[in-house]
Amino acid sequence: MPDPNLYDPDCPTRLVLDRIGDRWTVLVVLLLSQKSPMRFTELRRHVGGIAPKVLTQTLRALERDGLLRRTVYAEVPPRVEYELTELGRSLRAPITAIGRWAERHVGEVLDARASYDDDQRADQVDA
Amino acid sequence: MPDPNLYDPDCPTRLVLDRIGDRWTVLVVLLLSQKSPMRFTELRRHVGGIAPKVLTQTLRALERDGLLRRTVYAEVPPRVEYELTELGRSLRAPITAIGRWAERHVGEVLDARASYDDDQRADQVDA
DNA sequence: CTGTATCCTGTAAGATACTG
DNA sequence: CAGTATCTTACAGGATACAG
Repeated sequence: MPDPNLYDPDCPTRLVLDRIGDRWTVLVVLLLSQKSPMRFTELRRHVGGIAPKVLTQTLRALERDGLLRRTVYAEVPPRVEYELTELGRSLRAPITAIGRWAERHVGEVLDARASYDDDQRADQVDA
Repeated sequence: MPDPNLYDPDCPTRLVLDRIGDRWTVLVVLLLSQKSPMRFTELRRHVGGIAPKVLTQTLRALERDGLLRRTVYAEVPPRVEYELTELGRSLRAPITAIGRWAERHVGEVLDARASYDDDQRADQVDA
């Protein structure tokens, strides 16, 4: 394999970033790295406001990428459990780091936004 | 401020995740944490395949969130430099961690995808 | 050089109803 | 319970031309 180069649009590392870049993947991985295994409805309840179709898509994509293991128990009613694989758990550290950054710095970001938007409004008036 | 809760759709931390979640932000932050300041065209050249409009959007969003400082020099031809702020640099560690994870584990992910897709095909034939 | 201004399109995501 | 099946829509993102 050639040197991975995130900045090359054709480099597969980009596929990884694109995956992480969807709205739900990070949240699901965070959840499963805190509690595992979890069931479909359980995940759905914890991840606020996700449609079942979308949750399925997210889980399937994670499974396809080898980050997640899906286990179906032949019972009635059906029971399906999701848990991170070894590979998925290796994502835990970097992703929780992002999560913690978000929690610690939301305030600053919101302040920055507010003052940026204020300046914008001021410029509008000037012009 | 109430406890930040990433899983609450209305929690502002989600705004942060959404920002990180676009296609280019992570790449731009990575670039600027390696070399700074950088100019518009320079960024454009390094980030493979980004349209100028989109690069502008990305940079503006980062600026609005206080992660990026944009400096315009009154010269002809115009020169504009971009660099991370303190806040932006604090994102460096978590984001480079993601980048490194991608580089280190692309192989495994691609393998997982291939075998998953193979199984899918096999199931198709079975049915 | 550093961007706007337009126009256009694909697709992620949402809502909802339904099934084994 | 754990999902599919459908339908719909917004909007991020792309291509291209042009402007100060």
